[in-house]
Amino acid sequence: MKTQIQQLLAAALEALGPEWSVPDTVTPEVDRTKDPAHGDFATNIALRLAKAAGRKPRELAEAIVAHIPANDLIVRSEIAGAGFINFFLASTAQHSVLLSIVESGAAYGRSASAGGKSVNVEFVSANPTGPLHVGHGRHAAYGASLANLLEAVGHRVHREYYINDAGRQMEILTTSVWLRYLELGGETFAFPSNGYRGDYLKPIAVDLRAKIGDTLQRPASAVFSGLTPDAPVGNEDEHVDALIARAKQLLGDSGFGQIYEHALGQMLAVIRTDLAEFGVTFDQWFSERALTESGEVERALEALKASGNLYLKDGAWWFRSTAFGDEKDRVVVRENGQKTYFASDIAYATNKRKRGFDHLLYVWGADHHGYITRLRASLEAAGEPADCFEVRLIQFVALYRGGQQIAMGKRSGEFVTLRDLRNEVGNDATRFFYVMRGNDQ
RNA sequence: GCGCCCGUAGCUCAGUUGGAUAGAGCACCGGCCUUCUAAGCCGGUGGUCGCAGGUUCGAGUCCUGCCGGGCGCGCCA
Repeated sequence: MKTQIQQLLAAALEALGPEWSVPDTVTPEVDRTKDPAHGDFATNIALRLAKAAGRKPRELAEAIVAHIPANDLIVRSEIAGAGFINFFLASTAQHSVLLSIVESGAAYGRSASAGGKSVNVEFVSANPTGPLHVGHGRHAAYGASLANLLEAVGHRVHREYYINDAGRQMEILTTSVWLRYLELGGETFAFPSNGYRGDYLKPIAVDLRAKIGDTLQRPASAVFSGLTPDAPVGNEDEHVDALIARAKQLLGDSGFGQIYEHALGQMLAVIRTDLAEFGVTFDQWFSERALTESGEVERALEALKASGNLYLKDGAWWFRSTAFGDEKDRVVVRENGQKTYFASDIAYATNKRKRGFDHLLYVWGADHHGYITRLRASLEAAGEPADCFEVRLIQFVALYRGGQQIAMGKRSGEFVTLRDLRNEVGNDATRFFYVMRGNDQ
């Protein structure tokens, strides 16, 4: 409807002739009116062109209206306000929309207008160390809706979840599950303050015991003897790291790995089910560990090194992100030889491009805004175009009960799970409320 | 201190990319039952769009500077 009116206006402008000195390159803006008294559609074209034409807006508007070709769409045109042209449509023209809705069925509103890029939309990607909370819910609702919309305008969309299944957090999870397992076997001890203390690990420990019996049972005395003390006496980080080392020592790599796989699998199952019930599904669950084990992280760093974008300083390898607009260079390999999380991110981003995606869309929490520039920089350093990379930042969730904001956060130890929220207010209401608000301001 | 984001009704938020008289829900005020969800329906009050300039036919929307708030500034993830 809009484009039809635009065509009529373009024809009218052309018919005006050179004495009006109206540029014929502009496409007239046509908008729906708010007030029915202003007709169905309106254009500001006379206001925009008045200066170039050297005429008063209303005068120009009169001339445009007089030159609109005969048609069966518009029954009446009015000039209003400073120089708006209001169009009143024939009722048959309005009703024709209904026909097209019925004829198109589920395809109504869909188009190929965006040009059919292949878009990778990565969202949620919560660490598999705990259940999803209301913050993840917002990411899920937003990302899923965004993906649906991109698809509806003709893109090929690939929905992806990045699993952070490598690194220290997973080792803490593994150790935490093992400690719950030890408790089930009758051991008693103080649970580490930096471990995952939530009750959600207890059923996972029960399952583990059902699977392997007490083959990995060890006495608490052997587990905790001689460790650096936990907070508040000692340091909680050092304590939990010592505990991880002890677990590996007592269980061996295979025993530790057995619990690791079990914990990861169970946590992912919980997350996957939660999201599926929420109506959010993914085409691919991408493993960070697989990326590391395949040597792809190493290769990505080698490529950067080869192009002169890495350098050695203070025993660490740095990525020269300042060459691409970052405020400082970033470490990719630490002095202790450990690759940083950022190194995996670089490999993952380039991996997405190698898989053939035209556009990489990331949905991140607002606290990650500092990472946008450096990750884009890594793609540019790898020879990729900067505009293939896009991040949508999602604001934090504020939840109210009875007019009072519910305190949340790791520090308070109090967080509402997505599952609890869905159970209390309903699946559809939850999703609707997430999406009805602006999310990415 | 530097960077990014935000500031719209008492509260939570929309505001169609610069258009005509700035909206909704809740709260508040008034009216409607008294045999099924009044946990409802109808109406109303309520605004210096943080402040001050600027851009132009026109600014909640764009630009600049202040004020206030959030987040980020690690060889953490």
